[in-house]
Amino acid sequence: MPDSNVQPLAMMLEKLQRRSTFTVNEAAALLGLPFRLAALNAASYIVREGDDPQYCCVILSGWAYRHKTARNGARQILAIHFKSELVGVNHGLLAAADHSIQTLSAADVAYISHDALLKVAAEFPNIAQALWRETLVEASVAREWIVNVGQRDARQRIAHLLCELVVRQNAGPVPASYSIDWPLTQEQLGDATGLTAVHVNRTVQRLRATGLISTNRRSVTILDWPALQQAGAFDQAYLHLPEAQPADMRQRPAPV
Amino acid sequence: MPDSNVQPLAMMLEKLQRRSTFTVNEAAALLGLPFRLAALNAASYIVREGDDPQYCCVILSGWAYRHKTARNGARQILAIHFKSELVGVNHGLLAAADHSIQTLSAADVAYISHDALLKVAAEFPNIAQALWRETLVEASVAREWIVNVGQRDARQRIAHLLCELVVRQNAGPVPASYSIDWPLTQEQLGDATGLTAVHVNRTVQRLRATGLISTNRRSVTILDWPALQQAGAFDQAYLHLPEAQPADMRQRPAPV
DNA sequence: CGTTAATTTGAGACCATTCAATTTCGGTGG
DNA sequence: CCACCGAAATTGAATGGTCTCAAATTAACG
Repeated sequence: MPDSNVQPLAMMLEKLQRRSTFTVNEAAALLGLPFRLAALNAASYIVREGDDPQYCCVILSGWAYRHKTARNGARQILAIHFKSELVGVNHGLLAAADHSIQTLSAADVAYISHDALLKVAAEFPNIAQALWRETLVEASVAREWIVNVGQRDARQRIAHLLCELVVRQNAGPVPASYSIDWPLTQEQLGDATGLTAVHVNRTVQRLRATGLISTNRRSVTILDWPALQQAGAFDQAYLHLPEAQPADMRQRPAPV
Repeated sequence: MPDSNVQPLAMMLEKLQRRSTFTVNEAAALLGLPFRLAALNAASYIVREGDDPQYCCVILSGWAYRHKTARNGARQILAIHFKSELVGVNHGLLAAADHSIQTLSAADVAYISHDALLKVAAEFPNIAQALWRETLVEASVAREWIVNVGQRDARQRIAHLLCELVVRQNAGPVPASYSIDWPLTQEQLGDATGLTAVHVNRTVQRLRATGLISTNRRSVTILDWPALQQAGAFDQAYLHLPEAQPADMRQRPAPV
């Protein structure tokens, strides 16, 4: 179990505060939500498509992803989530889950019942608005994913996804040379970008060969952040992060 | 101007009531929202990407669509909206619009200021929840679009989109032989499905040749609804409509 | 009835897929 | 600590769906 011993929901609050402001009472109400901790193995289901779960969940450590399986068995990954994010709220206001949520790596989570969350939201309109706002951002990200699979070629798609994950993991500017843990297999990367694992492999090789990134089985290192952003036609506006530091990030020189 | 002379917002309320229930006071508050009517030509912008509009808008007649332009100039259509739908609410809680909203045909709309809408939402938590729920459905639809462009071939993509629009336009079951006005050009249909106009053309021809639909410049007729659903691997669960009448729809025989 | 946008057609090129086999890496047990 | 195992990554070659680039035809509108 991670730093969650202190106050598991504190990191959730902090993340919400990037886009919303709360009074002391509101913050206390959020931190006071009842929760149940769980340590999940990799590939554990948090929500299964078709279910009607009674809880949502904060990711305390590890990665999770949303996905949906088409009739022909093809799987499409719809979003990727990590530490501090609250997932599955959507299923509180809608009957049947329209997609699955599953861990990508081993993960610690805190389950919160929809009842409790909606009660707090009803009591504090500003909290309801903050949660609504997060939903709007999720929708914005989903739209960008439509653009990604609909309009970009393999190289752009992969570069764009990499950029999104790097920016979302960094509150501040992206350091010149930056490594992130990377629990996605190339097959999963293909499921997220609408490509086959084989083609993902060849495309990642090209990204490496051109010096944009380096990879190993468990991590990805960004070697040329400006070039990667350009390769992915990446513009972080759709993430609706508070202070955009694009200038900051772009001016950082590539590492030697 | 359409039947809006009586009460333009009534059809919006009715649509919201498909997924939410309101007290008399809440309904009155929604109907009492101040609005400004406008008659828009085809291809008029309601919201432009990057703007920070102060209003959202109810479509009283006609079609509208959301879209985004990638760096290379390629346009991706993200959603299609028609009569009774409230669009652009997202821009009330987020600073800069992350996509554009534009009319597809001539349209009558009622503008509602975000201020007024958010005030009503703050006063009536149940209204806030209803609007939040609609946002969740929009996100669900966006996710299905990711699946559409990410996992399906041209024939499936087009059939699926057709199915979605047909179901969303019909509150109840889809009649055996059913025509809808169709303001989308094949180029726009391509922008919505991530295909070129040329390939859309060839694919639509195949759908016609196999007897699933017939088309002319301004309308589409569904000739074999069960077959069209199958061709698109369509399952309406993601639309989160109240009473699913899939059985009803599937049992209807194809017209002679 | 002319003008313009939209649809349609053809042929060639290309990006991505498929299928299959091989290699590498990381974890595991002895 | 090393050999082994299985999953993941990598490679090759052939196929195919979709794109590109024109050019021709059709339908809608004033």
